[in-house]
Order: sequence, then C-alpha cells, then structure tokens
Amino acid sequence: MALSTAQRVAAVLRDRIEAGGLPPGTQLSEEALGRDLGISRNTLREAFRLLIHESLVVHRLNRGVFVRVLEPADVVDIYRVRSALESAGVRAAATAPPALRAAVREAVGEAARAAADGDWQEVGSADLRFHRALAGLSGSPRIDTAMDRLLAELRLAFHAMPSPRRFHEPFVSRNRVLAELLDGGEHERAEAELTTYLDDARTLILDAMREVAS
Amino acid sequence: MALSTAQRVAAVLRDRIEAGGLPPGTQLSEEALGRDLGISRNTLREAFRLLIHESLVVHRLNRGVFVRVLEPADVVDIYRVRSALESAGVRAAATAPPALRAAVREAVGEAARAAADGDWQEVGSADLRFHRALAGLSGSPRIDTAMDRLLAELRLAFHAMPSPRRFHEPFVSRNRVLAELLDGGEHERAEAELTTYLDDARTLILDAMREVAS
DNA sequence: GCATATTTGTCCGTATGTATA
DNA sequence: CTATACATACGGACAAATATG
Repeated sequence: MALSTAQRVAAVLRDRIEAGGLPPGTQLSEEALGRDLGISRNTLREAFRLLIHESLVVHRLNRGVFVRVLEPADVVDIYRVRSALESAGVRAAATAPPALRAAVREAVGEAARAAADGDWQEVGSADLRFHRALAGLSGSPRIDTAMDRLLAELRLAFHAMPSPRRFHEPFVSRNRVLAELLDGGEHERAEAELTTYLDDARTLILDAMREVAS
Repeated sequence: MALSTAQRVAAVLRDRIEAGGLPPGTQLSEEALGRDLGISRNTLREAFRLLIHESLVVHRLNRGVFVRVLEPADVVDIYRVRSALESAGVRAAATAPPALRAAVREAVGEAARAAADGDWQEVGSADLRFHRALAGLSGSPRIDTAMDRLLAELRLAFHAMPSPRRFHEPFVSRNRVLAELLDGGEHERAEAELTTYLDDARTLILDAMREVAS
C-alpha cells in the first residue's frame, strides 16, 4: 500500500472541491460522506486533518468541517505572503541554479502557447507554475510547499472569476517581461514590476469577489 | 470543555518535547503513551496529527511517529524562510502600524533586561519575540503563524547549543542596532544588517550541531 | 530466510457532550 | 425547553506491516 486510505480519500475530496463539486461553505458530514465513500468515520477524520492542513477545509469545534470560504481579507493576506516569497525568489535569482531559472522561462513559454490555443484554463495553470517557479528560485523546500498551499487556497477564489480570459490574458506578456528582466540581471526592476503585478492581480480578484457577493 | 482532549494532549507532548523530556528521535508509542496519559489510541492519534502539522514530530507509514530530528539541511532551509519573511517585515516597516513597530522595540528592551539579570534562557525567548515582531511588521496572520512554526522547529536545534550565553549574548546589541536602524528609517541598511545577522546565527547553530554529532 | 512478536492501520459499535431548530 | 443531528471520545477487534530472534 503506497498511500494510506486517508490520503486517497483526501485526494478524492480535494479534487471534488477544486472542481467545484463541493462549493465553499458546504459541510462535510462524517456520517454521510463516510457512507458515500465506503470508509469508516475514523479514517474519514484522518483525511479531514490532511485537508485542514492544506486550508481547503476548516474545522469548527463540535460543529464539523466545512469547505473553506475565502474572505477578501484572506485574499489580501495571501498576496502579502506571495509578495514576500516571490520577492525572495527574485532576489535569489542571481545565484540560483540554472535548472531553477530555466523553470521560470518554461512556464512563460507554456502560458504563451496555451494563450495562442485559446485554452485559458491552461493559461491559468501555467501562470501558477510561473509564480511557483519564481518563489522556487530560493531553492527552499519549505518555501515550495508554502507556495503550493497558498496557490491551492487561492484557487478557491478563482471560482468567483467570471471570465478566465479577461483575468489571465494581460498577465501572459507581463510574465514574459518579468522573466526577461531576470535574465537580463535587472533584479531591482524585476522586483518592482513583481510588486505592481501582484497588486494588480489582487485588485482584480477582490473586485470579482465583491461582484459575486452583491 | 474549551479545548478538545486531543488539543490538551498535544499541548502536553509539545511541552515535554520542548523541555527535552522527549529528545529528538524518540518513538512515541501509541499503546504506551495512551496508557500513560489515560486516553484511547484514536484520540492520541488525533493529537499526533496536530503535532505533525507543527512539524514537531514526523510520521513514518506503518512505523509510527517520532520526535523530529533536525538535520543541518533543515536549519539551512529554516533560515532561508526566516530571511524571506523577516526581510519582508523590514521592508514593510515604513508603513507598518505603530503598535507593530512598538513590539519590535519592546522585545529589544526585554532582551537587554534579561541579559542584565544573566537569565540567558529568557534572553533567548526575547530574541525569538524580536524576530517574530520583525516578521510581524508585514501585518499578515499567515506570516505570523508561519514564523511561529519555524521558531518552534528551530527550538529543536537549540538543544544542541552548549552555552546559551555564548550564543545569545552577541545578538542582544545587534538587535538594538537593527531596531534603531528601523526607527531611523534606514531600511536598506537594516535589511543588509538583518541578512548578515541571520547568516551568523545559522553558522553558529550548524557548528554546534556538527560538534554534538561528532 | 523463516517464524514469531510487536506495532501500526483500519474499522466498528456505543456512550456522551454540544449546537441548532 | 425539547428534540434532533452531529461531533467527540472510548474500547475492542482484526488485518497488515515491521521488527526481532
């Protein structure tokens, strides 16, 4: 058995949540879900802990677990952390191993190809890979997993975005600009550009969330 | 019941680990510990998950849970993340609320008082509060909890330090210098000083770990 | 390499406590 | 206030993996 039962169950729930099958706010009942998935409540609780750790669900004492509802304050905070981690990556770019720098360029290329195909879902995925690669320039496993968790959380907010194209399209060329600044060794300009980039993206998401809420 | 049983049990184990009663590498047997603490295996496993989340213990499939053994590579990585988070705090200092800036100054004062009393244990605690306050300048809850977890992990390595005084004493005045640079608005010099500061501290810990290992 | 003992992984049934309608 | 639904916690059981001799 390579993966524990709890890990497999957690993967199933993770997919359902990210696909929108379990929208934010839904309660995950131990009894009903356990019956549905054919596992015991103890094992299901084990799976819940894994998802709580990823912040995809929240646990309220004596109430149970619920699919995480992302508040505007959460989005603001996530972008603060992203700024810290991605800035650190940009500042480490000069001394980063070639393989890590190549990963940044590759993500830019993949986003451009997907944009040419009109596959905006894939553009979004490539965009996330680009930013993960930026943070990855630090060469720190802990930063890598922190970024993964942050981006997974952020995906919960993407459900509020009405048009993936309008959101992702402008960032394809901005990613390329950023990558070129890094390749050219202009780290300070790159860091400044990254900051305004993240501010713009955050504003777009917050506007969309207010739109949906109203 | 304000806290769940699992949370109380986790707190007990956390204290034992940080106090050295359960040194790194010790296996936490489900049967023995459960009997010792008077709780069922299921509840104990729940407590384990909380500690796993904090990285104080590690879980090996079909083997059980063990008190975390910090490798030199972990220390290196922890300092990379600290650098990212504390640097972000220093860069946010200019626009940070007065209360957060005051917390930095207070930690400096507490460290100085403890040093005057010769209480090097307390100097260490104040030092950690100082760095938590630095990262806290970002005003980000997620950064705060990330710092808390990093410093808790790092405490596992402090057991290797032979002389708390020799380790902490030099940093008391360096903390004050850093705080004064921040108050004077010299953020770039502060960031540079922080970087060398963290490099020095990391080197001291790594040397001590190699000493103990040999 | 094998057989055995130990420990974890998973499941069940039940009793109790807690929040909500 | 009562009823209901649910989570919390327990103990026991067996299977599966691992360690030991």
